Amino acid sequence: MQRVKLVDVARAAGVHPGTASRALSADTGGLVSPDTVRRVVRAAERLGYVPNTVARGLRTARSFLVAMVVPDVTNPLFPPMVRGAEQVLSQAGFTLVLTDTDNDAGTERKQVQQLRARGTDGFLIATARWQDQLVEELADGRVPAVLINRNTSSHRLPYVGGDERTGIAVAVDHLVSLGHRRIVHLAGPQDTSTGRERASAFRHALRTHGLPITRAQVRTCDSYTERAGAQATERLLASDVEFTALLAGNDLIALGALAVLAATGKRCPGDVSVVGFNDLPMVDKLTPSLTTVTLPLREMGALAA
Amino acid sequence: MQRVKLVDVARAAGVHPGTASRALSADTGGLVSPDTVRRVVRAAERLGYVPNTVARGLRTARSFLVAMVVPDVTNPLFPPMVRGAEQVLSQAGFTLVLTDTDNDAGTERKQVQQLRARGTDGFLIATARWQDQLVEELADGRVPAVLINRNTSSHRLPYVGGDERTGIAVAVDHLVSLGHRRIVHLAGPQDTSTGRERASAFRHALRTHGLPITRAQVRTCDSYTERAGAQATERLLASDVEFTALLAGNDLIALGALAVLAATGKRCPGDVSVVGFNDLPMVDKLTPSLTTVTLPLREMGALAA
DNA sequence: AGCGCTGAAACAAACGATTGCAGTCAACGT
DNA sequence: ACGTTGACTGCAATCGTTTGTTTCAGCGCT
Repeated sequence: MQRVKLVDVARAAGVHPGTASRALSADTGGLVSPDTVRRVVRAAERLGYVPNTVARGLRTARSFLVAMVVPDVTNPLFPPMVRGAEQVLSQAGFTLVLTDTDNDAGTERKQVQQLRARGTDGFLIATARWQDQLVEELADGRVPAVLINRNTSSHRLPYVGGDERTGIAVAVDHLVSLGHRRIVHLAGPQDTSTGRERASAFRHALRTHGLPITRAQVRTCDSYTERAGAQATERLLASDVEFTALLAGNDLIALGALAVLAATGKRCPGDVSVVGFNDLPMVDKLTPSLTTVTLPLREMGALAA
Repeated sequence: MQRVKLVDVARAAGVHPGTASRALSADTGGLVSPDTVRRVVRAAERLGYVPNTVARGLRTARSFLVAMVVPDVTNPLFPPMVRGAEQVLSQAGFTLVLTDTDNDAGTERKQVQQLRARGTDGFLIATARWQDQLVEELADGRVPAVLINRNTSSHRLPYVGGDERTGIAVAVDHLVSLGHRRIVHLAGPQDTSTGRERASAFRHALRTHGLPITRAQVRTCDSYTERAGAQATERLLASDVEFTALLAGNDLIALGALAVLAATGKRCPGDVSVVGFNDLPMVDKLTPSLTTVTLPLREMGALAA
């Protein structure tokens, strides 16, 4: 702990602690004479006073803590978001608490509970499932929460995300302009809004181009991982579906697909074109895709509200 | 806030709040009769009591908060550390606070101050410079702190890091076994322990192999970034130093070097061999290197102490 | 001169949990 | 039968701020 407290400052300035408190707070500063304010402020500086956030939090029921819940920090998609959020938050005097749920609903629940006990002032949820019990509970509660990157079916919480539809549309346009006619979508998990949205956008884009769609042309991966992407690709190859291009639900899935294709002797840009999604670092060999980096900035607006 | 508090539980169980407190805490549980404990615990469960961490923190001067300070979450080196730390911490009932200093000493200072005001129970510092004012202050303070990944010259705080020396040695062995004789080291910034240590290890390794060393063979980059790596490589090419292999201070520097080499027409594994350091994801094209992933686990030990 | 009013500062009660201290009561030994 | 012990539990202070409610002095007005 730091040692100097409000009482010390007050004594040094020759005023009552309560008065000192008001003098130091910007919005209650008007209640005390300019002269006293000056005296208190000077004393505070001289003593190196740093208000005790815990005590303040107890009294005001605010913690100036905002939690961000991500499935896995190791996934390169999240660090930029975390970074953006952190900058905005610390600017506004908040502290960012990061929790990695390890893609586990149980852990997530525990963490969030823990954080609520702490009096967390707000939540940024990047782990939302399409049907998400926990999110519903948060929506019921009185703590502000914002969904980021993934939405839920209920739409009860504000949501910040990229424009999946035009992202996918651009990708499909690109492939079509390269002459591809038989495109397969390696969709992300359908219990996430991104997976659903992108799959739906894919179908729509094909229709727009007048291309036929069959059920078999959308293969669902059960997670956004290389492994899942690889498995889906293996199944795809084992089937009799013909294709000249793959549009992956995200870059990790794309990487998994590339690995399998390489292993089975297919040439990457030659025999089959692969397009990813998310613009992970160091994926210059893949065709360009949508960026998610702008999200954290927008999230500020949501947070302010 | 959650509504049920200790008083409610106490009332429901028909005991005094103080007693309820003791009954619920594991180590004071012995002071109260087993029967009462049961009654209180049951009441707490029934009411869904969650202790208010803020209030507890005020009284006990502990926050169960541990802060991790990193220069840039976006750097793939850190997320695994964050992840490892977070798991250990939340296991132990602590909450991880992440702060990204954006490589700026000023921000770092502000953040740390902020966190101390919060009564943070411990710090994990991944931003240490070789000569680091802030670290010294932390060492002077009474809050436990552990350095991770980077050490300081003073060695006053416990440090957790990888074994740079043998890592570099292995890399040099590898290059030498490939027949390389003229190896250049693109060293990391010399105000970090990793940069210094690796450079020193490099010199030592060359000596071990009986290879000559000149000053010009260690080029210092002023940061661990692609840009710095690129610049150093350009300077290297502009000089008259001959070389057949590059050992980069980390993978980002290596990437920068690769880019420049490619731009100037040099073939990557053909004309010049490049070795990185840190095992970033998706760098399969580079020769294998040391992994930093084991750090967070060890850090648990440091933390426990 | 008396009255009300206003601006400024002091007072004290919270916020919710922990904990040293004191009190109660039964059991027990002599 | 009485003092003593010891096991429980109640009491109240405390952590450091914030904030609603006095208190008070000075001032203008009639």
